[in-house]
Amino acid sequence: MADATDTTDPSPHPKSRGAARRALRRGPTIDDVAEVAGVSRGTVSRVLNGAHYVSPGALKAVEQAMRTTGYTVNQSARSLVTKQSNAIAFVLSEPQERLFEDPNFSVLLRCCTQALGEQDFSLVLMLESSADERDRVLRYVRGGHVDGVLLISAHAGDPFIGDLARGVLPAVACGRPAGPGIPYVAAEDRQGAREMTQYLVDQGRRRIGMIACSPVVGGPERLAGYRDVLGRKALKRLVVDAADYSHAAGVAAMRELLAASPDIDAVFAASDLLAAGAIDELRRSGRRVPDDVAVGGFDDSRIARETDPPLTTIRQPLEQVAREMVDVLLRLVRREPASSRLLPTELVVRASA
Amino acid sequence: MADATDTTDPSPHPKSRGAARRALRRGPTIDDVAEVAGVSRGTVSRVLNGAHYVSPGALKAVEQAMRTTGYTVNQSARSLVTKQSNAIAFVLSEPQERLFEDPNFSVLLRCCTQALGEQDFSLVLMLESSADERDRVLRYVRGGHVDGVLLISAHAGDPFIGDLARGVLPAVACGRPAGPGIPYVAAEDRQGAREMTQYLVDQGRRRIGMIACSPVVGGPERLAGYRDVLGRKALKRLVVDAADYSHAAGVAAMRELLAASPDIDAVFAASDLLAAGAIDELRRSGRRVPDDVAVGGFDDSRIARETDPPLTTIRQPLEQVAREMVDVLLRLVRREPASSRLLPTELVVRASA
DNA sequence: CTGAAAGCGCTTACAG
DNA sequence: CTGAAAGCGCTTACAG
Repeated sequence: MADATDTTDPSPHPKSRGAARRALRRGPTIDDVAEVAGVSRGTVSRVLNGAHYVSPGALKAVEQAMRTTGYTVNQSARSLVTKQSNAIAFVLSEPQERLFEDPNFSVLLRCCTQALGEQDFSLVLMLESSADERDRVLRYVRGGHVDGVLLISAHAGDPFIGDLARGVLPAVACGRPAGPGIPYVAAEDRQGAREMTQYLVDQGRRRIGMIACSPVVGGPERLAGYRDVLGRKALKRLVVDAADYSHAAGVAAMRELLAASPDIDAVFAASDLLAAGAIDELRRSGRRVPDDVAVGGFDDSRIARETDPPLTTIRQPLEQVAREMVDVLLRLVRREPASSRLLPTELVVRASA
Repeated sequence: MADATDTTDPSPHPKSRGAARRALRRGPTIDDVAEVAGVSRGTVSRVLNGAHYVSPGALKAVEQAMRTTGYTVNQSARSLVTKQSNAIAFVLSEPQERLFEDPNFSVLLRCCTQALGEQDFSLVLMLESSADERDRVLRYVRGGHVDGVLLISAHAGDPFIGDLARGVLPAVACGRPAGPGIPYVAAEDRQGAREMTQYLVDQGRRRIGMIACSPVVGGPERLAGYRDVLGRKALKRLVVDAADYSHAAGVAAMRELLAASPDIDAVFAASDLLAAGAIDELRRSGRRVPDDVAVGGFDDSRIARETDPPLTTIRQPLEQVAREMVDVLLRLVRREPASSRLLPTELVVRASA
């Protein structure tokens, strides 16, 4: 009645469902597997979900049948009953262009995708800059499409965070967010900044400037670490606050610093990208790095190896940050307890300082 | 019987479904909306799907009810019957670290996400390097989780492409893939390369080298464009083939070129990242850019503005490539005809040549 | 234009 | 350990 190439099912008889369905576009169903294995679909389902309470014989038959039919579970049907999607939203807020151009972000995205994949979760990427997009994200997240949210934002204090904190869904942020209530994973920014500053001091540098970036997540902590070491000695005119972690901002900040303190002999930039801009500007001003001015960065991102000279910086264990974010989030999804984590940094000495 | 805080439904009576369900975790359903609006759920569904064959009165009532209940459609239930997921897989093959560090890739990912979002499609990011991951991707894609695939690969000739070409799902590739059968969107690489080479010639350069990159998508075309202009004059020792589009490869290639042809007075690199590496190596060798050696890149990615001096390059309209990829794919998903597209490039003159 | 009914493919108590 | 049954929330012919 229904041959292999016929995609319509003219038969209303419930008994011929299996055969007819096999002819449809979306491969075999659990019923087909059950039929082939000679068991009920309940048993197949049990095999699918951990094989508890299944006899060895049935297990073998079902596994064999799954292979011969090429069965693959229909996630929509499963989600409909379990109310779990096995998907996670990776939400980027605010100025995405900026975020996307940050090498750190790429690492985060790649490692989260990978860690999630290993647990059979998929990552759906969502942007959230315009009001429209924000709405869409909120609807999506609330609509049960995902089981949890990974929150990546450059700026602290995103309003979206508040909505999530209200307990709609499990969420974890990258970096300490402004609002409380959301667990986060971050590097020990303050301690790392202290270490770099101390290193510059130990190298005999006397006038150590800082290119800070307080509007960005992690920025305030890095500035605090610098002040921890230099205390009163950190004159106001030695610190300039960049608007973001970009190369251009680094160039501008360095120019400002040089104008205010031409006798500066070291500068600690709150990110590698900022440091790269600073190096370019220093060279343009006729100064040698590190001979005249030492430059320290923060992140140890890819570009730390591409500056000329290569950058002395503080390594942030971003791969680990990503893995831990996924770990915390998945625990929360499983209703297990989990809380914020702080990861240690490490000084990496190269040629710039 | 079931109060607002009670999440179990002790009532087996079908008539009390609405009230009990409203107390469950996943918000209101189509039945709740129907009840509030005083219509059948079929009517609500029709409103959801374009509001055809719905009277103005019913429409108004349903819209109102959706608002008061805060209704949001359950995509799993919908997918189960429509067999559409409204999701697209963005699949990255092979060496992801490399791809992720490419600024071009970020643009592509960002713009695809955005274009997809505007059509209410979501993007799920998938990596495909290990055999395990490849399996996972294949299962996922075949399992009906997504309606189509955006294929991004550095290397041409990925085996995965073959599987897709076999008609499992609509797919479109970025850049001309090795295998036929998959539509693609790409920049006019060859023409762009011709333009750059001709520009260098017009600037009076005599010994124009090339840092090619034939293993990478787009690479062969760019080399061909260079040869189109220089023909026989392009001596073998003026061309070196880099392994990938990385900064490190650019440094290495430039060193090689300099060793073979110390009198070189221009170099065309097949990507901006390669060009950035070349500039660093030229400076290290004591040569001035562009005075001694002019350098041209390809892409006009972010880093073209960050090199010192800023890079003269060929602009690839990547935002448009992304949008067109999404357009082609979505047409295919809707079973509309669509085929490959080639987008024009543009010479951008800055200071390096 | 609208309602009642069937069905999408799965999971999960409930009996046995 | 296993089967039969109910139900997840939606869409889609089918009558009216």
